[in-house]
Amino acid sequence: MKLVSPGEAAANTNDMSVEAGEDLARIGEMAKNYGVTLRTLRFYEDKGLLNPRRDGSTRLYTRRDKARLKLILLGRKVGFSLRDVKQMMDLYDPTGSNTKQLRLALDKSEKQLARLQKQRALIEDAIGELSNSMAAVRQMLIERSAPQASVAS
Amino acid sequence: MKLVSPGEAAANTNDMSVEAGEDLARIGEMAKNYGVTLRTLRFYEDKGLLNPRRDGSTRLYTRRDKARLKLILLGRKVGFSLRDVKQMMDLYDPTGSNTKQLRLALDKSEKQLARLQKQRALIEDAIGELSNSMAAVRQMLIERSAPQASVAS
DNA sequence: TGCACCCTTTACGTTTACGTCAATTCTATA
DNA sequence: TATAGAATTGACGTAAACGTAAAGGGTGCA
Repeated sequence: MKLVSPGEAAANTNDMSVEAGEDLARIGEMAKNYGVTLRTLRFYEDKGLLNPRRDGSTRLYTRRDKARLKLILLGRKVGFSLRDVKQMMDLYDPTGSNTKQLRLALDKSEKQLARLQKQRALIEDAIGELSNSMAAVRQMLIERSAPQASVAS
Repeated sequence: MKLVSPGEAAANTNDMSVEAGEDLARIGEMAKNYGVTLRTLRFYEDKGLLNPRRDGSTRLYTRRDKARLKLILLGRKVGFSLRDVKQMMDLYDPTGSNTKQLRLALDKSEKQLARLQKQRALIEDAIGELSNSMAAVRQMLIERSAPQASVAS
């Protein structure tokens, strides 16, 4: 039922390929190269973020898939949801100027930046409160460990 | 089926009460006073974090419950899980020195502080990356909006 | 008495990004 | 040929902290 083995596919120029050296990768290699799990790659595909080509049932990731994965990972790093990432990616049009895509990305980025800054503020607040509490707890421990000289200089 | 009405319970000194002015609160008042929902209070109780007294089926929160709720909210603010909060609270013993409780709290606090600092670092990293990307996107938008004078001084 | 409120319990739903089997198939290699 | 190493799909599980009905009791007041 198989037309071309993975080895052949990697070695040959595929009929439908855009160019010659397509250096396709299978899922295991992708996972290793980008520090994600197989499950993650399949999940991203399921969510419409990736669309690897197939050799029978085996996924083959092209340069384009790799670029998309990089974008996904960047997006996640800066805190975008996968939905956001997909929404932005879906606007990509290799033939146009992508102005709409860029504007959307910028808009989402501004909002995300605001969220991040608010989060940072919250975390710093929490750090402050926690440090305070810790000081108080330490003080209580000291008092409990040395209750004999309570008014010593 | 009811022994004492809420009004009476709030106005009277209950037999089992520790002291006189117990000023009990019902769940709605608690929610309002501490900015949480009814669901949240019931949820905390379900998780063993609160133990309000009952008048029939109506919850009555004592001073002690209010103190515990404050602690819970502080804990959540600094990022502890409810499990952590419970674990620390469960060690509370009004008759002892609570050294174990304090040590546990301090230990958990140190770890939480470390987590918070790591999170802050991650967020700052994300802010940096996002700002970079935004600058790049803005640049692309400029180039696309004014492609006529590409080499102008 | 009829409405407006407050309270109760039970229990399923939500969110996000995967983890973790399970059952199978395919392939290369010793 | 036996075995180990990839790959596949499918589908339930997980975490946390509640949200959101649904269905009902009880109380005061105009």
